[in-house]
Amino acid sequence: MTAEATQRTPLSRERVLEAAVDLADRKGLRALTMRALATELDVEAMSLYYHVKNKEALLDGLAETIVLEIEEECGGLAFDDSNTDWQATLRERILHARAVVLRHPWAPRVFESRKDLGPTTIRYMDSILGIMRAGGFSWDLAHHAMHVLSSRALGFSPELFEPDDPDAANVDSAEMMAAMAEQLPNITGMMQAIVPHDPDEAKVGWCDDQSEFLFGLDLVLDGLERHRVAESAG
Amino acid sequence: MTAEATQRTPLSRERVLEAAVDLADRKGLRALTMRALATELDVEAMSLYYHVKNKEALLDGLAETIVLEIEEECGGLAFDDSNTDWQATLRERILHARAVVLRHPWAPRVFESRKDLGPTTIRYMDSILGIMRAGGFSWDLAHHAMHVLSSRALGFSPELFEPDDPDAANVDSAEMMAAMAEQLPNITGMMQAIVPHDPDEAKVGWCDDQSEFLFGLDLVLDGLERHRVAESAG
DNA sequence: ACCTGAACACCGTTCAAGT
DNA sequence: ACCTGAACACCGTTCAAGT
Repeated sequence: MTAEATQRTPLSRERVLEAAVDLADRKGLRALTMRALATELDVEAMSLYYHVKNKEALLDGLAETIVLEIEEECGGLAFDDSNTDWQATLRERILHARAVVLRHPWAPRVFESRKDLGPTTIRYMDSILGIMRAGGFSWDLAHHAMHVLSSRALGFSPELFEPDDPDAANVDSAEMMAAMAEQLPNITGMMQAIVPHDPDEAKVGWCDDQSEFLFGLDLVLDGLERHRVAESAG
Repeated sequence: MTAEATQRTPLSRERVLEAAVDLADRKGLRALTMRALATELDVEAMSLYYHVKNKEALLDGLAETIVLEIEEECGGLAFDDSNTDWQATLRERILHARAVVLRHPWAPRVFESRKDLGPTTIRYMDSILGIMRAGGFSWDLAHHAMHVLSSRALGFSPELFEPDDPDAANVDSAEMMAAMAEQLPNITGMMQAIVPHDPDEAKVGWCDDQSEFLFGLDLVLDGLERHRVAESAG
């Protein structure tokens, strides 16, 4: 083994992310510091900044990495378009996601701390919407459903549709929309179906926080009441 | 105005917590550092440690403070024992809690970061359980319900019943239980009803994470299916 | 192109010391 | 009893410099 062979392989964004996942798995999210990560990679802390813009970008990359792992666990994002049993399909998806999250208990916290989702996560959400649409959901119900599920399994950030920049809400330039519609047919469809809904007060972006909250709350309360009645009958 | 009159009032745990809430409200949780908080109180950072053990204890106090504010918003924890309309009662409670959380958007993050709940939070949970019991919930269903609601409104930490210390799970010393039963009749009752349930593998503490997850997931999926069918019919 | 050393502006916290 | 100064062991990050 020559000196050349011993010489460590150069860093790369992929290797940095890989080591970050590993470090978080082993020692927790708090232990994932730029300095500790560098040490793990036998490098000085400042070298990391060549491969990743800063710590926020590292965490963005981590979130995307986990979503990719979920996709693998699911065996891809494809699903039978003619299968109307959305419930079984979605349930399986979410349980796959949970299996991954159990391997990386820090993942939900990382998802929650991201302000906006990366392309991988958005594509994943689009496929979830696709499952619901194939199952017969209206755009409106699918939208509600995404909010209700946002706390579950994968941290679907409800902020997705609430850009900080008020201008970004009006990204309806024709070319842009066409390009998106190809890659993300379901998200695009949902946005178009929902935007004109009610240009009122409380809803600054696409979502009315309060009514989404009430939808989810009543869904849960109604479900519990049903269980209670079933118990009483039994 | 003499020099004495000008002299600032001495610090206290209450004043520290008050200032911490205010600072987090105004500048966000990230800006809430011991040093910045001290500056806000016209004091050196190290003075805070006389009134609060460390930053973790400060955050514990913050969580308790918010729960107290929720109690106030609800006009107390008392509820009509003979009122079987648990759904309306609980819904109102949760909406009050949400109103408070909207005033303190950082609160959920603080709740999530606490390992175990303080006495105020536990008392609040006990009263929620009381509402369910008055409405006819079995202990088992009430337990499931707490898990489902844990992501909603108030960050009921599901960890409550999963002590790190394995020994702590067996705190059944008669005196201890009796004292608890008085203050927290519902939580005590639930624990007694649930513990003997199934001393198997996956459930290390009182809760089986996986089955709680499935209960919540299916509750949500069933609710969505009901909405879909209603839509299709309409 | 890739990595480093030194430095800066921050953290939480301890501990001995002041009043 | 209550507060402080100095110090320690950490952070993330910039920037000029090395190969």
